[in-house]
Amino acid sequence: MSFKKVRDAHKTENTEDYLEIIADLLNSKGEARIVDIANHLGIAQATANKTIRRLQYQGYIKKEPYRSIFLTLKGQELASISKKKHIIVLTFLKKLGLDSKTAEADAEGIEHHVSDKTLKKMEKFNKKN
Amino acid sequence: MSFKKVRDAHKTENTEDYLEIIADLLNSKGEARIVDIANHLGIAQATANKTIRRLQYQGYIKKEPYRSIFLTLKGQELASISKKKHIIVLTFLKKLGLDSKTAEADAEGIEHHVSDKTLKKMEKFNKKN
DNA sequence: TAAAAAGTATAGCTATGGCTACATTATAAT
DNA sequence: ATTATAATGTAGCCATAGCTATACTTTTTA
Repeated sequence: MSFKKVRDAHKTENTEDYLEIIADLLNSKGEARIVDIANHLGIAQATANKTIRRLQYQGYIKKEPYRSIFLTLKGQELASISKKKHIIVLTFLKKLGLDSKTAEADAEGIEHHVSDKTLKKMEKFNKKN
Repeated sequence: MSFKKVRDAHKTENTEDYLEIIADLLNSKGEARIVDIANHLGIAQATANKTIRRLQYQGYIKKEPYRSIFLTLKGQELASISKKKHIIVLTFLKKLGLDSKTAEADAEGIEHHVSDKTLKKMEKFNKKN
């Protein structure tokens, strides 16, 4: 029953991670390059390249060959939602008493599987603590 | 950095779901059949069949053609760990104030991405509330 | 017991995300 | 300006998890 939802989450999970990273890179460096994404994720550049191609034809990003990456409106929106979720979950885990490193690591995995209802409860908890 | 861990979790995630379901079926019905697993997961029987074949050559289960499924020791151990995690996360989400349905759905996705440290914190929270 | 139904298995397809090896283009350095 | 290096791109491989269609057993039922 719930498993379908989990599978659906998995489909967008990688996409969300990429968009979050791209948004962060655009903010910090002013540009997002494949090599940086690959380094952030700890994967081969060729793998990042392939996924970037997918993100492009799925309409999340725009890029010219050998040039850096930009987010489309669709991409920006998803990046923004992902970022918000990430912060809520991360803060929540820290307030629960976890060290930054563990909180960061777990948030990465958890953020894609948290419903809006649960996010609300986490926010509530964050405010109270 | 943390992304590698998430990817590793994904590799075992499906395996853990299958083993948990098989263990549950063995407990409730006395036997685990492919058709039941497929129904539980909401996937085609052929897909379940294929994964069951993988679980077999990976040493988690034993089965004869057209017969029901049994867990090996290795399979039992992983099923047991998964079950424990599931209960902790599920209880935690309920104590956080979520309804059973949401808690169940989210636990399904979250349980595979929770470190031991976080589980400990959740248990602590569960006892206090 | 023979036929129908249910369950299981297999083949072959798609998409994803890993990888390495190699080709190409851009950028930096000499 | 040419060359070396870095970045990007492409090809081709593997494994996973979905699917449908079809074949084969097993079980049920008439």
